[in-house]
Amino acid sequence: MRATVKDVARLAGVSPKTVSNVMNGIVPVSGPTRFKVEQAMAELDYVPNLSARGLRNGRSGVIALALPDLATAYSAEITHSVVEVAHEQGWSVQLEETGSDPAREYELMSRARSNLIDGLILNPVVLDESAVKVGVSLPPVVLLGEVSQKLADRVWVDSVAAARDMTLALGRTGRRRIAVLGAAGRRGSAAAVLRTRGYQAGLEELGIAWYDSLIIPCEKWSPDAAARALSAYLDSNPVPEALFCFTDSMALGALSVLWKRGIKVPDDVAVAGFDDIAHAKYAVPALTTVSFDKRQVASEALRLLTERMGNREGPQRVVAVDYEIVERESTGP
Amino acid sequence: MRATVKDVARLAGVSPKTVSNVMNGIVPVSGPTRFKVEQAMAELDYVPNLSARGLRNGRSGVIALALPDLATAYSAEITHSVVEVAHEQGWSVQLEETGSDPAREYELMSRARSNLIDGLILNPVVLDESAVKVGVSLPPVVLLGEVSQKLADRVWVDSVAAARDMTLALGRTGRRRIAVLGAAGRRGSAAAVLRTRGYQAGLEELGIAWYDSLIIPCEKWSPDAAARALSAYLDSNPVPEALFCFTDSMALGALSVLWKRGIKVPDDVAVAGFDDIAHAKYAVPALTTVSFDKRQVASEALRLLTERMGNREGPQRVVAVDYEIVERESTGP
DNA sequence: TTGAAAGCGTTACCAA
DNA sequence: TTGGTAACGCTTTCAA
Repeated sequence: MRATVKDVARLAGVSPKTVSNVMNGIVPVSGPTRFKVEQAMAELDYVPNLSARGLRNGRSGVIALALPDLATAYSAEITHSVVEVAHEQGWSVQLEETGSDPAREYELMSRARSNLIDGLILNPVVLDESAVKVGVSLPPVVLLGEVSQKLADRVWVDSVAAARDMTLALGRTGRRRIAVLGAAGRRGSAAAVLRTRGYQAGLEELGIAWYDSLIIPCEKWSPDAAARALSAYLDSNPVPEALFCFTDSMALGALSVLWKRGIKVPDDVAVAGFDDIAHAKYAVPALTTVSFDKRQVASEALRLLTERMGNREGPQRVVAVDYEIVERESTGP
Repeated sequence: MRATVKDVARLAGVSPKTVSNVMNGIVPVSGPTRFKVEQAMAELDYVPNLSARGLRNGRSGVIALALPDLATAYSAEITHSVVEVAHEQGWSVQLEETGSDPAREYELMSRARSNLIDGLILNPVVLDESAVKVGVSLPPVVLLGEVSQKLADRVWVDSVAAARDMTLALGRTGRRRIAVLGAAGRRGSAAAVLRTRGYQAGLEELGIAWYDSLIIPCEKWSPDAAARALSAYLDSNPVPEALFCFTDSMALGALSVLWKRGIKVPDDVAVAGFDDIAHAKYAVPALTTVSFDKRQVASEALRLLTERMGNREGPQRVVAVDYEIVERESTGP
């Protein structure tokens, strides 16, 4: 049987409250008393029961992080940063996968109300604010990414500006026929829509016309799907002069396809990505991409979340994290 | 204020116990009563308090997954599988990062006793059984990977056999000077030691002598570290005929270095990895590697863990998950 | 099948 | 500075 505060109190010859005071260190405790209690805790190998503490305090010290697909390198880097920053601030992180399933996204927002979670960092894909029942009290939520939602704070990289800048960078190398991989077709994810919009803005600034034939849709943003989509495209279209992939994962799939077909990068086609995952720098050739600090994303998200826990009523806030176009070999010397 | 069982009971005109019975569905409840209760729950937007339930039941429904470095693609794939399988079985997953820090590994094993976690899946790097205090009651723990430990069940891929088989596969392509990247120097991780041992066994079987000059140590198993280590090596050594990298991440870093130096893969040197991460198939050239089913790793780990929760006393069990050498372009046609 | 009451381990209030 | 006591929300005996 595990020792409880009562056991510690009994052994130390004090009251449970005093033991609690020693642990939490807010109410002052005299030196000798503290010593007795600490010795008793050590002797009994006392470990506090977090369920009881959570019940009593109304806070569990746990936040949830929910991402659409945990298997991607991008998810790994975000997860790493969130867990690291959260740990520094004394939070534990519960991980959830939404599979870009709207039902799962809503379910999480309500499950968070089960009081095992004090807040939620959610990277939604489809979350539609109209579908969130008004009147239902939501837990503190911070959104990650492009999906906008009146009810929650948000941290993102300005996808429109970044995609425009990348398009401009590609144009600056003299390429005109710039294709995009992962673009929003009839309807796509918010990220696809915004990055496509940025691409369009970039084209306009370059004075290049928009051609539907340079828009390559891609269902999933994975290397597999990207490789299939690009292969199918190249079977019936000429090679574009540049290829802007909406994620690095897709770009890696694309590089593989191009290499297998003997299409030289960057000589025949320049390739760019988005996210600057760890492997981008070691792609063959090294991948030009939109880079941003994942740790900053994590710490801003956590800051918004904890502030929101303190003040549920304040106005919605949106934080844009800085990005940078990193030009590597894949877009030419 | 959030509704509790009492509120639901009052509105439905029943006792709290009946509400509990409706929720848990073990004790039978009459149709009309159940209906009344369900209606009351819906009306009050009732969500059970998991802290209270956890306190009462002594189980939280949460398991922890602890990995050395969450930022890697390998971690992402394991995490994805564990979260998926756990979710199917009704578990939540709390994520922890150990940074291959022994102190953190021990801390986790005791923190798990804080009753917010019913069990722990831990991928240790250095965990030394001699350092685990005897007599301290550990939570149910399943180890992931090569580190062996008498006190806990374990799931792994037989690294010795897999590394031997990979070495044989490389030898079969006619290459004799087979280097390894990530090898255990004076002292290394268990994974490094076992894979090096497998490599040695493979060499013996091939009738190839061991040369220290073909052992390339690498501090961290990341593409960065691998690129640096290989670059330094190539500055003062001839190009080997084959390069067996102890993870795919390292292999991707290696491919990049080789490409930058104009060393052709697989013509000048064959390259192989370990783990078969999603990007391996799309490396340039596609990477030969040791492949295994991450989902199977996850489900075996969860099976052992839940069985261990039921029976804390049974004998230690070790499950080896099948692997397969997948030969792709990086080791020749 | 349902109800009343006790108790899980912790912390906060109020007294001393 | 310290101690007693109540309460957090749930489930589970035991009785009806």
